[in-house]
Amino acid sequence: MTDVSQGGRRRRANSAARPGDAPSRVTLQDVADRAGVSLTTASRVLNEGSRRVSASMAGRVHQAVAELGYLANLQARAVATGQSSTVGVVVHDIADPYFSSIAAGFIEVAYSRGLLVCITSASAGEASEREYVSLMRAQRARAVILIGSRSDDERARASLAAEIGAFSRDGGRVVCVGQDLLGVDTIMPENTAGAEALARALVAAGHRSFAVLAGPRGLLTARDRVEGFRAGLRAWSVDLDPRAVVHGPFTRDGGYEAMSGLLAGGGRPGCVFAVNDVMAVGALARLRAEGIAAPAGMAVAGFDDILTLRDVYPPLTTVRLPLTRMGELAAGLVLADDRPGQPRIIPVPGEVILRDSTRTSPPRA
Amino acid sequence: MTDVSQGGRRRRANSAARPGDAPSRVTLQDVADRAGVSLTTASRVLNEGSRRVSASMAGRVHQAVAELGYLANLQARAVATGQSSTVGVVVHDIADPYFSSIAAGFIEVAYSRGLLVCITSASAGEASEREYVSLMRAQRARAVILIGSRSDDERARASLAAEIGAFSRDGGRVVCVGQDLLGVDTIMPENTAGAEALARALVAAGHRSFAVLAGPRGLLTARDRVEGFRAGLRAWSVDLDPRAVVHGPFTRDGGYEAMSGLLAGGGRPGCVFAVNDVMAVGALARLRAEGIAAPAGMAVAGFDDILTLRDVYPPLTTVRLPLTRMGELAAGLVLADDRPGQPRIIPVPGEVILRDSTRTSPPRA
DNA sequence: GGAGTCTGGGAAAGCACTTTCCAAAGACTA
DNA sequence: TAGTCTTTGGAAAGTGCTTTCCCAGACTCC
Repeated sequence: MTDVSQGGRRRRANSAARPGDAPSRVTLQDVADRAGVSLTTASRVLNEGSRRVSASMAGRVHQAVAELGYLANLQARAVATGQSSTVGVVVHDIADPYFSSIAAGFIEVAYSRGLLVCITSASAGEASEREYVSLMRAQRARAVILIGSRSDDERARASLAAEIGAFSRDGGRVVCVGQDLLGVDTIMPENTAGAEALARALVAAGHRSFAVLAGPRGLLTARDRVEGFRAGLRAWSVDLDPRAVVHGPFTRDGGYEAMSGLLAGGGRPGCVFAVNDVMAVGALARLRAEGIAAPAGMAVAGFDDILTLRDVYPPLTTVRLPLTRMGELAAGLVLADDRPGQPRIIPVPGEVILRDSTRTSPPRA
Repeated sequence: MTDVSQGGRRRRANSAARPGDAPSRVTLQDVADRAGVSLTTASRVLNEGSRRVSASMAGRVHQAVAELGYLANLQARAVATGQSSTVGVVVHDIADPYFSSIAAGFIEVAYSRGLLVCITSASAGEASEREYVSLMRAQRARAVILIGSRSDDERARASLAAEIGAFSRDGGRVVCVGQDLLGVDTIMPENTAGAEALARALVAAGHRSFAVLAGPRGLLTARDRVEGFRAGLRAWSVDLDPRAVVHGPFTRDGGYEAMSGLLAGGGRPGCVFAVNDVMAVGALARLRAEGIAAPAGMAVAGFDDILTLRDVYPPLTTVRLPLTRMGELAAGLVLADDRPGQPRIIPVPGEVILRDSTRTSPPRA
């Protein structure tokens, strides 16, 4: 009489729980009991295809499930099967439309494949990215997408790369949207080429003197765009005075401040390139505050072609990146079953879009 | 010799796995083996505070953890402890700044408390919200936040409410940002009052004839704003012609189309209220395409005071909602340990902000 | 110096599942 | 009708953790 092998089975005592207690969730065992079948059979019914179960048994199980409102515990399932269905998304700032657009593309694809998408804002740069990759490793996530610029902090980057290595070794997949510096699949916006093309287009449009609102010093995306722009100017033998490159946060207010700095320094270029649209908008606001009309008094160009910013006035010259598409591409790389030997680099070209904010009414010499 | 109770222990055969195989992740047992302690002790060391462990043992365990690069499997831990650390976020469209701002506030708080934030875009309304709540129930998530307007589809809403009920019964917490219609904690933006105040302010500013770009028919947020606006006008005995209320999607393009519809119908009101900023921006674009100057030819007002839209031209009159703060408030309600008997409703007032887009140069009679 | 109280380590029982293995029945062939 | 093969249900072993329970040894106390 030691072992009551069947029937009265183990049953947690909390069926008569005190009011304040944790609620007793219904488990697969409860379903099996109610349906009068074994746990095994109940499990098989719910994982259709794992093995044939007679229709009558299946029917009873389904009825029990419905009556009890049972829903399989995905965490337990993940432990049992050894594979989870979560994927991670890391952005710098989810409220920034650049990131939310890319994330939207990724999330759409991931969710449509039945994956659970976890997200975070890594406001503290690569250190927080590392932390999150680690968390995803602890979650045994299938994949992680890192959206956003790398920084020039090589120490932090190495630490991030190490964490990514551990994650990959555990079977996780990683894709990055940004610079190709982590040795993983990368969706690489062509920041340099895009900015270069923009510079050429601006010179071709008649602009001759330039300044750059350059974003934070450490951010490689900002740096690439500045470098590309400089190269584009050089191709036309136009010089960019180092003092005409002023740094500032990658935000609207950063653009505002940077423009302030430029004006305070006595700069009055014919055209200003802000390294992203959000900064460009801040710069426009600053000009307006100063009473300088947008293309006439000073032309302004941005980068990204953010959807919500397409209607600022004057319409912003910019370099369009297919943000949502980039998120989808990233999802495609990392959610497929294939496991390529080499990291794949997908360059994404930007398209120069000339609008009114850099118009030169009568083309100057 | 049947039972080798110690030492050689169970060891999965995959230590000599074939190249293409699933990688062998290191488990707590591996750590314990390496440190020469029991699984129990290793677990205790990693869950500091669960019970005292001698320094020497702890040291060995920590060293083994470091050498093996061990990271506890959170899913397994969740199964063992019966409580997970995930929370869910449901937005209508993550790329829409209204949602991403609220989500950002919530995510910030949740992540700082060590919670894992899962997110989805419920583009198909309450049906997809229901689906996601169900998924969160399966994940045994701690809480879910539903960000966005309720619809007038009562059937779908009832179905969502039922799912929420099941989730709550399992111990999950739910908070909604929007109308108080689900019987859960709610952050309730005062859409009606805000729109009413806006209407009064516009009339006070001298406007006399109005139209409304009303958003989708079924969305209660849109409806509340229209109703509030109408009430505000009525208070000043200004009438709103039903034909001057034109519906359209809650997006920039929706605003554009709605404005098209208004113009096509021969409408030429002195002032148009678009029920959110994004639509207002679309409306402004349409006016520009028509050659109608913004405040002079027709005034335009929005709602929300979206950060990225503060720099459109002309600057948009709107009703400011503290979006990020609302997300934080929601997090506060639902991530606390207390479990109030009654759902709490937190009304969030909007603040009318008059800007140039509704300026009336010389106040008309 | 024996009773009583701490300590701290480990075996084993959970947790909510999946999956393997076994066995009993039914279907088929010869 | 025996022999083989194919179902199909269930017991039991995993999955990677936590936590309970037990127990040996160290310590205190009178």
